[in-house]
Amino acid sequence: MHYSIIETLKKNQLSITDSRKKILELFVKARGALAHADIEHESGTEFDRVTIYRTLQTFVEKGIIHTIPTADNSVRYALCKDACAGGHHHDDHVHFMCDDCGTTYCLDNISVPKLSLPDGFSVSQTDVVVSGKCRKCQ
Amino acid sequence: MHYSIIETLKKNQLSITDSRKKILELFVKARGALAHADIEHESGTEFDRVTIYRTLQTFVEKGIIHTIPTADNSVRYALCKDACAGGHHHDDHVHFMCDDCGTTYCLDNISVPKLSLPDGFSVSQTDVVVSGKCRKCQ
DNA sequence: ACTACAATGCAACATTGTTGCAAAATATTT
DNA sequence: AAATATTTTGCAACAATGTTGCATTGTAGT
Repeated sequence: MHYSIIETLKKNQLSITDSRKKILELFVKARGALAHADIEHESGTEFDRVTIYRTLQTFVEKGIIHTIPTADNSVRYALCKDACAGGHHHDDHVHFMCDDCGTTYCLDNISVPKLSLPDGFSVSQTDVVVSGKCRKCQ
Repeated sequence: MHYSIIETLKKNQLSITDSRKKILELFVKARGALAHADIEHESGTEFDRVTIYRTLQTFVEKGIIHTIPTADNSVRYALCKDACAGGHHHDDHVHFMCDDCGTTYCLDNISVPKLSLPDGFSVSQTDVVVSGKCRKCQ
């Protein structure tokens, strides 16, 4: 799959900076989801901690990445599909988090079943978080 | 519904202390889920912050309460059903978090549909987090 | 009431996240 | 291509959240 980092930034009207290029590159390369700490670690001392926070925030606002709710309430991020662009997320897919290695996957192919809620509740988003063991940790 | 605080503590082989009684009482009374900050706030200066952390931890270990994954990755806790007792959680129910007021509900009556995952993934727990507007905030 | 054990409070620390502002980098205009 | 306007960055300081060790206090069992 082709994924142009510069184009993605331009498409979202973001100026092209070193940190944005590098952090977006990490997401494109990453197999699973990334936590703030992962990014801080993998990018070395290259960027300030605050810059990473702000970059992640910007990417979320623009719909480039989305946050993943996890069973242990650690904050993780993953690339959005194109459909998310424009600040409106359409992330009704299933997330899987491995109990052993902690790797988090987006299972894009599995759709979230629609639930009928009690009267008076309206739904804006449905997240499904599955915990268990991934392929490697069986 | 009858819920004896002292009995619950005894059943879980916990010694009866002021903080445990008070915090468990807050959960029993609470309509929705509670965050650490809620408890710290509602119990005033009665208990040390550290005691609250440790009490919550103990309750989770014993299966008295469970953590709720939320879309904004804030840590919340709610009472478990009896089935959870003994440290093994069976919380495959749906959680709802209001985008407006932040109140979090356990929708015990709605069961989580079983999903078929790709080969090589085994499931230990499935959490469903629905965001939207609750009755009061419509 | 005495003893053994467990829980609490305090202090200190670690981690995580936020805000204001000057300096630097990027984008835009001429 | 240079000058200007705008955005982003890094730093510092701070706030919130969570953790650990240890002496003191409270609870449970005899």
